[in-house]
Amino acid sequence: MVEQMRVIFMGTGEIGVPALTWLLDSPEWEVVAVVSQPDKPVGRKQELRASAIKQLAIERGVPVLQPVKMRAPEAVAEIVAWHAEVIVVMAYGQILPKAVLAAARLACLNLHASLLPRWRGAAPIQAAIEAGDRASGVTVMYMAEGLDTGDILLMRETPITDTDTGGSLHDRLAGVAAAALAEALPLVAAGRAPRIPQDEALSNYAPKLSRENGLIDWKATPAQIDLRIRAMNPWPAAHTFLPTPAAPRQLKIFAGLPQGNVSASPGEVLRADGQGLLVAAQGGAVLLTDIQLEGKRRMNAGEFLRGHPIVPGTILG
RNA sequence: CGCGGGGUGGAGCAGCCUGGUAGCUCGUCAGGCUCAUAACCUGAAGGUCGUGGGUUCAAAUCCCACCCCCGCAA
Repeated sequence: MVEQMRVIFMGTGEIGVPALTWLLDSPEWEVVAVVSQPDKPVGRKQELRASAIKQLAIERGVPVLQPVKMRAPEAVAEIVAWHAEVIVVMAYGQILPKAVLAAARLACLNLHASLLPRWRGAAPIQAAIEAGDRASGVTVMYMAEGLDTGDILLMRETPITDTDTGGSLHDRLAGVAAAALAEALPLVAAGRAPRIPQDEALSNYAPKLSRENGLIDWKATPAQIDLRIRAMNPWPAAHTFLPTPAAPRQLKIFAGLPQGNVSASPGEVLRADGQGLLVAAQGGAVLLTDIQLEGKRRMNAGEFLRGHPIVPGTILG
């Protein structure tokens, strides 16, 4: 029996679950510890909930560390004490101090959900869709001090389709990440892993999203609006505002179909029927089919209109 | 006690403030009409108004408690 290589997995987001699962199932690697962000109050009732990563680790009987600040000397010391060969990080949510990057004997690797150097940063998946990229993927890289600037070990691509959403691409990339990790680790173990510097000239950033990033600009083209709707689905969700006698109410939009030549004021409702809500944009219109009014549940446009009639001529935005 | 919206036939909503026979848009079923349509016309079935208590001659509506759902706050 070959001795197992010791690995520490650091992650918080669900996107890392398949990769961690692969590690846990791998006979060559022993996950000695899992590091995840402290449990945070979540949901309407502000109940404390453990991350999916932490839950998985507990199920498999792996020790879990949840330092509030990775920079703290005690946290670093704890990591070092595990004497890991490799540290794997995916969607952890904290910047790691240099001492942690150096704590693994062979490599400290990051799995990033984009084809680096394109889309460094916090929201690469949404950014790739909204920009109209034809492909995305997962990059396995050596962690460096900068944000997603380390040398590349390998990349695995997946095409972005016309119907992909932030959610669907996220789920697909989670699987790609596990596969990429499975290819990368044997190379690392054998000391044959490539190390390719990133081309700074091609790099760009995908900043952390806030709710405002989902606001639809009806002066954009239907195609641009469609990209934004799909990129932001399911979070933070594209939205506009529906005027009401009281105050404008937020209307989230989860799906829409871009339409051709129409000429009307941006945001004007041109038609509202069982097919959806047809809203004018720049040089065309978008047929909204899957929407959610503030305070209500998500429903298709036909259902929505039965209870909330909207007359053509209404201006959204 | 983080802030807010809501629970009314199968779906989405109105009615509640100013108690007095349960309403709208759909769906379903039956029939009719059209070359045709997300069509149109006629008729029908289908509701303990979230639960429990209270006030009242009378409660979907007012009061109290509880349960559940949802939006914001990653």
